[in-house]
Amino acid sequence: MLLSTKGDYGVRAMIDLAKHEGEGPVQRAEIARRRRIPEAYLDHLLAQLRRDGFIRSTRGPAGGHQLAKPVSEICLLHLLESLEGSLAPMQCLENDDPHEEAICGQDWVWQEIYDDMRAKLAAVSLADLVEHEREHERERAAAARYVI
Amino acid sequence: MLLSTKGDYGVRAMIDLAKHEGEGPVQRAEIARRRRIPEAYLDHLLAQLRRDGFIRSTRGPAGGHQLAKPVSEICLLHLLESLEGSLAPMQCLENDDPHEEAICGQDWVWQEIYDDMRAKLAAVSLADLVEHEREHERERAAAARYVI
DNA sequence: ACAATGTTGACTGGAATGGTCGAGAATACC
DNA sequence: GGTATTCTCGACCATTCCAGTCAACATTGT
Repeated sequence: MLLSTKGDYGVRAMIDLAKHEGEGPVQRAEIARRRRIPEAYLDHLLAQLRRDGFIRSTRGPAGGHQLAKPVSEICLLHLLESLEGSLAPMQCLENDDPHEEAICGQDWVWQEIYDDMRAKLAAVSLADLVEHEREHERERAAAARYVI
Repeated sequence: MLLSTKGDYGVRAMIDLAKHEGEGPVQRAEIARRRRIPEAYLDHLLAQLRRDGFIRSTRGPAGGHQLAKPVSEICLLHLLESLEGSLAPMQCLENDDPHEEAICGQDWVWQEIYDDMRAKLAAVSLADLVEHEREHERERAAAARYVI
């Protein structure tokens, strides 16, 4: 499993914030409820996203969290790298490892896969994720009407 | 990290067997030494590869392990799925999960990445891995001669 | 018989995962 | 100023997984 719950939950939370943009700060409790995330755990993810400048948080009554950048300027790659650390699929691609000579044998295959993956993730913005979710909702709504 | 040491070591071992095909059974100790794998740990990986029909093992003096299929008929995808279990990059792509509606939000992106990844891994055979390694060795040899 | 080799399952230490909890800080509102 | 509300931060914890060891046993060549 390349993605832990951090990447999953964290992105869910960002989608939630994106969907409620312009409605003022969104509270931790709301996000947690709507996206089925343990509230206390969500804290850590929001903290990480704040540190990396994706959201702004305000305390006090009616406080909460908001996006700190336009949705189209936030890509899935940066989000996940913030939440998960590295997305490298195998150890020897992790950093600028001196990479011991010729022992691994499959690194070149995974390097290609890794590059492709990062390219795809970089091409998907938060706006795309929200749009995809809205479309999905419309489809479900249409299907429900058809059944009735 | 998608690949653990199992996938890494296991594939190294298979490359080693492929390189010494036709020379009779290759012993655990040899593989372990050449590929820098803890000998006792290698046991488990060989056991898994045997269970899935990739290798045959013979006991007794001069025993060891050999490939059970032609190198061109063994692809990296099957090897890694044998060694690692599933290569699904995130939980909700794991099996035929009922897949709760619209909570995840990024699954469609990862489904594409997963499909691409599997296609690439399926296209690489053990023969390709060996060939790549041999080529790498020739390059190093040439570089060394140039330095001298 | 015995030595060389593979086979298997139990066991283990350490790290990562996926949280929980509590004390504290900022802020709106009365 | 007091209080309720909300975020903030770090400590803590249970469970699982990883990576590996080890011992007992099975098989086979000489």
